[in-house]
Amino acid sequence: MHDTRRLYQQIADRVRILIHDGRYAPGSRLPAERELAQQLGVSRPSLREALIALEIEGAIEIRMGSGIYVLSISKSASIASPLGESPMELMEARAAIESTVIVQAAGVITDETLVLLREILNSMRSEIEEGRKPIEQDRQFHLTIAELPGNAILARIVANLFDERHSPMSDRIRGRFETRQTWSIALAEHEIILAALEARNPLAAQAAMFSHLSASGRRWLEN
Amino acid sequence: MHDTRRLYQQIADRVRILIHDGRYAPGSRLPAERELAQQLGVSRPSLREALIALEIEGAIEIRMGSGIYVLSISKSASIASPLGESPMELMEARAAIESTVIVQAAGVITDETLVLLREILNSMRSEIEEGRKPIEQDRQFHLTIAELPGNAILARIVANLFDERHSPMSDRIRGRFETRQTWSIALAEHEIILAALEARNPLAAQAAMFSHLSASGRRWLEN
DNA sequence: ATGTCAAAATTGGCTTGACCAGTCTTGAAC
DNA sequence: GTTCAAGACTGGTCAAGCCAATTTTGACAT
Repeated sequence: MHDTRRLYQQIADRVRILIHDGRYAPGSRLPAERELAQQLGVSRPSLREALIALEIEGAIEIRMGSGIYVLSISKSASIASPLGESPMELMEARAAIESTVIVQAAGVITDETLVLLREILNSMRSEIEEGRKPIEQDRQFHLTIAELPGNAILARIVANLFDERHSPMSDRIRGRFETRQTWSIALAEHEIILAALEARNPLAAQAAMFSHLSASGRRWLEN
Repeated sequence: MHDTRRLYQQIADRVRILIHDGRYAPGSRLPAERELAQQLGVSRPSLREALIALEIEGAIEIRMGSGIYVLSISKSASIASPLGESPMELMEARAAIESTVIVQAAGVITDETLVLLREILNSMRSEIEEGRKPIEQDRQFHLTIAELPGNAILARIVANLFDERHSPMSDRIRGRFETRQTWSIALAEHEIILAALEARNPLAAQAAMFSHLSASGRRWLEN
């Protein structure tokens, strides 16, 4: 299943990752529009749309005739990982924030969104059965819930924390963490969360989300 | 003197005016891209860039194959914010995160830290009485609490969100928000939070923190 | 060697025109 | 009147080109 979002959003995500991976540090200049567009395999107008989104977010600054510059971390509230921030802390932070967000989400969730979440989990199961890592489905599940309260800042923080886990640095730490079995367990935990949302039970959803992320952190460390 | 800002920003302003004037009520459809571009005397790509900005702001919704629709006032009422993230959202995010963090903080706080927080509030009172803005004391109070659970990531998020409130863009929105009176009220709310921590009462602390940041958001908007 | 500054290269800003891909409308067939 | 497929919308994307601002280059004077 390919990404159905608009192209500029997908491009913005990819550029965010370029920045966030440290390939382009704060203050540094991104490749020229023409070059970056070719590098990403998209047209210049589409790239420009993505750059405007990033500019509005405060992630970059566009200077006419000069170039595209990466702004400081604080503005983009990015999650570059200075020393002292362990994987366990990352999952604790996610547990704290997402279990709070889901309480609000449970109160406003619509039937359509429940169907969407169900589809995401079905897609996740297919990926696992075919031996692939359902990272994108995992991300969509958590982000869809995080967007429900209608707070773009909270949604952005949840997305950033999720992406941090799959950054190259974390990948090195993680090693062979993501086995087929651990993904199956994670899927089951997602099912519990969804069941709580379907029951419109905020406290059960909160508990399920907290439990899932805590357990996910332990699996990460024990491997 | 002609406007030197980027074209997409000027176009976004003009479309906002079209919406705001009531020419296109919430829920109604804007003219098609091609037509609107001609009507405004600009190219379609430039108009599209403006529409993306408005979409991020939450002023419009773009539905492929269908049209461009004006969203409800509530979202677009938070105008002028160059970010898609409004001040209210910022304070909501802080309320959600900090009220969660303080629950853990209340469980591990030491007498030394309580004394430190008391000193910070005393310093805050002095600043207010001398007509200065106790922003640094405010920051220390919130950050000291956020650091208690021992999670560097959560502490950094709290710091980033605090700093974002005093960014240039927020300053423009804030206007005359920070009067001596509003700071006195904020100080009183801090006292309530500290009292709950001194009583080692996590739920009271949580409620006090949530109440403080919610009220702070309202004061921000109402001025 | 060094500083100056204008030409050239580079970069973002914007337009035109075209075609693709969803969505909606219309009207003929039943 | 109902159905449903063809056509007419609408947004999505791409290609190529020219303009305007900035930066770099290098010839020239010192």
